[in-house]
This record gives sequence, C-alpha cells and structure tokens, in this order.
Amino acid sequence: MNREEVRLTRFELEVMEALWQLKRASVRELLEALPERKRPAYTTVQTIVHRLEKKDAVRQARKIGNAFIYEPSVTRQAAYRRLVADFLDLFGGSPRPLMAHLAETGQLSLDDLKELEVLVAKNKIALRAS
Amino acid sequence: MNREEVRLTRFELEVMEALWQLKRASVRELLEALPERKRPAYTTVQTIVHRLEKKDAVRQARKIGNAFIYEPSVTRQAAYRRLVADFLDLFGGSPRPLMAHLAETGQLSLDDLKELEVLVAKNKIALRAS
DNA sequence: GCCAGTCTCCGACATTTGTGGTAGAAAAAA
DNA sequence: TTTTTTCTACCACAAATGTCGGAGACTGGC
Repeated sequence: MNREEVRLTRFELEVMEALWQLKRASVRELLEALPERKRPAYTTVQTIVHRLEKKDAVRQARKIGNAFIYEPSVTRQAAYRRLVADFLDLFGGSPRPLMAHLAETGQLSLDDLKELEVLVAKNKIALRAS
Repeated sequence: MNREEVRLTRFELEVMEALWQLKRASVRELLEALPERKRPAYTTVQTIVHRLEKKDAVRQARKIGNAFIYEPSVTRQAAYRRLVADFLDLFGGSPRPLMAHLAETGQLSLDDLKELEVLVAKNKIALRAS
C-alpha cells in the first residue's frame, strides 16, 4: 500500500535491527545492543533515533524515568522491501541480473537454488490460500 | 584479488555504464549517452568523470582536439562485484537471506530458478575447465 | 532537599553525493 | 587573424550521513 516506505541508511538499519529485536527500547539499550566493535557515542545513537523518528520509522512508546522508550513504526519486512527495491533499480529493477551475477560469481550453489524452489512453491500455495 | 575495488555511487555507475558500453568516450559523448530524461548539465557529468578518475575507475586515454577521451580502468564485473558485496553485507554477507526475501515477496519465479540452475551448472563446468 | 548521574535537545562539523556556474585556454570556423 | 565554440579547471552549494559535544532538565538515592 504505502508506496512511501522508509529508506534507511546503513547505520539506521543497524539501529532498527536492534529495535526490531528488542521490540521496544531506550537509546541506551539500543546503544548496548550494537556490536561493541563499532559502538558509537551515546549521542550518535540518539541522533540516529531522532532521524528515524523524523522518518516515521520509530515512535516514542512511553517514558520510563526521564528516558523515552521507542518502538518500531515499520516492519522489518517493509524496510527491507524498500532497500531491495532500491538496490534492484541499479540492475534495471528486476532481480534477474542480480541473480545472474551471483550465479556467475559462484555465490549461488545448486543446493541454494533447490531450497529456494521449495520456498517459492510453498509461497505460491500460501498466496493462493489467502 | 584486489580487495580495494572501487565503490561507485548511483550516478557514477550510470556514467560508467555508458563508458563500458562505448569503450572510450569524451565527456560530451557520455552526456549524450545518458537517458535524456535525466540528462544533467555538461559540467555535472564532467565532475562525475573527474571523481571517477580520482577513484581510478577511469583514465584519460588520449586527447582529441581539446577534449579528453576516457576509458574504463575497472571492469563492469569488478564494479558490480563490489556493489553486490557491499549490499550483501546488509544481509549478513551471504546471498541467502536476500534470495529468501526475493522468494518470499514473490519476485522470483520457479522459471527464474530453473534458468539459474542451468547457469550455475554451466558455470561449474567452466570453472573446472579453467 | 540536595547532588550525582542520566537524559534530552540542539547545534556543530567533516564527508559524500548530486548538481551546476564561471573563467580562461584551445581549437575550429569564418 | 578574429570570432565563436567547446573544453577543462575550479569553485560553490545544498542535502544526506556519520559523529559528537555541551547545556540544562529530571530523577533516584541519601
């Protein structure tokens, strides 16, 4: 429906990833949920959260003490849908050239493909049933 | 081998696309090769070419009149390899989650997968032969 | 009730990216 | 040779991104 799905940057995505995982969290919790190797300053995460809020990707759910608790406003699925669509645009919009690239560079095995077939088949049934 | 493959932006990629196509071209030729819908100013393309030069993605091959003729310094394959690798990082580095996403969102048909299998199989043979 | 600790708010700053104008050199046309 | 066209070299600039610091408000514990 909403053609205006959010477009997340790399780092925003990482923070969202943490939030999707935690369901709801404060800035501090998000900070601590980030892999410590690349854990930025508290305010950096805060800034990102603010930007996510402006993008309507997260919202303040409530407040505990003086800290806001945030929760996602978009589903992981929706965010990735946009991400993938944007990326596929670089390949002319269709997944085919990308798949071909992966196949050519040996990043796709026959086993992978077999499993995907099962998945697609299952999905087709699910769609029909809905 | 070269882990330092160029990282191209959207627009840089479009210009490169034109250059890969033409093999070698002047700024003006590149400009004219762009889909006219989104054809920017001459100097915009020029700036992009300069940046591509700084990134060692293109080089001046020679000069005709007062115009430089550029040619690619990187192959299309290499550029896309990097592009795809960076993107896959968002999915944990492996193509699997991405494929799964495509399958789930119905962007991959069984026919697509069949064709890919053929491709992968052919590729395997080619690799063995090399 | 006071103080240390924690938050939020706001502003700042360097880079990257997309976009293009201007000036002056060079070549091509007249 | 003079004029016109066409390039290149620079500079500029706004928006997006990744990164923080500082000031001041709030709270929880003593």
